[in-house]
Amino acid sequence: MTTDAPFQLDGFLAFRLARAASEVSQRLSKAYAGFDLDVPQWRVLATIADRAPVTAQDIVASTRTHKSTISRAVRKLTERGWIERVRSNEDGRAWALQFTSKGEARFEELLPLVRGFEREMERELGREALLALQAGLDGLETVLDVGWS
Amino acid sequence: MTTDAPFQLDGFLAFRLARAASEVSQRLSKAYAGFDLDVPQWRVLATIADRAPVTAQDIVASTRTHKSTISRAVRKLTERGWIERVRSNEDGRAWALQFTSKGEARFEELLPLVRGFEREMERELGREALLALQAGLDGLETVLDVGWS
DNA sequence: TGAAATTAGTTGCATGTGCAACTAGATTAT
DNA sequence: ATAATCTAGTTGCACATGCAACTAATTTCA
Repeated sequence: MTTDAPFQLDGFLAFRLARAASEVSQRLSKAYAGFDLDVPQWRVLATIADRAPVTAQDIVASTRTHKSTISRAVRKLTERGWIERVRSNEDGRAWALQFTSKGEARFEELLPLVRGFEREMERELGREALLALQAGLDGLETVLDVGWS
Repeated sequence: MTTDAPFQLDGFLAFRLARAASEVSQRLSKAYAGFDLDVPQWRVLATIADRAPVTAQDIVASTRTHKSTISRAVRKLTERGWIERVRSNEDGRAWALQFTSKGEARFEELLPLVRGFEREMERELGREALLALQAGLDGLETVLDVGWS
């Protein structure tokens, strides 16, 4: 480059976020390798675990994942017998999603692994960096209006 | 869920990072819409701008993007006449990548838009959250060993 | 009420990605 | 020197994703 300071990809927030997110996500996926879950499926399960019964639309809204992606994740989990769908009483277009007993059992095997990963990452980060990261994400979520459902 | 505290996807670092990164990245892409660039192409350009001549392997290492993805981004940019490839003198397998004059001109149109986006995001975040986010990312990059090339 | 607009969810299509296998050049070790 | 190993980059393949168009159910409003 000639004009201005040389552009430093490494100092660029969007890039740092993307790289960190992809690295963390890749490592996390190793924690639940063997369960044959992809990220959207994991998000569906976690949302159901948090506040079943939910609709696909609820999951779309709270995870900001595209509705076609959620739709396909729901289909796979239904086919695998982890979750079941019941037509919503309030809205005949929507489906209420909840675990089957098999799905709940699998999720409870899975959860400690994921929690372990999170705790280990927090431990490695150390208290100070963890608090900074959380505060930074709080601010970012406010700016992006991507927050607490 | 029955055992343990309910799982809160919203409090989970890997998820918060992924969601924030994808949202920021999507907004940024609007800043350079019209240049018809995808993320890998942007990374190639930014790395070349920062320290040309570079090889594809340099870009792979510093951006942590898969080599096939970088290979295809390099091909597209070459076909579009933004960059050119010259066989490296030191290593006959590698190509030295650099801007064409057209590519350099385009990048210099592009750069202010991207810088503007970054500044605007930093302004909206505010000094305190920005510093926190940067400190958090510093820590995370150290833990992930994904740092300063 | 009933027509128009909205919303939940699905699916075909085009595109992007990672993986693994491959080519060709470089390096290492005997 | 030369065989074995390693590395840079490319490409076929399988798969995941976003978009847009679609169906069906709901809401709005005149």
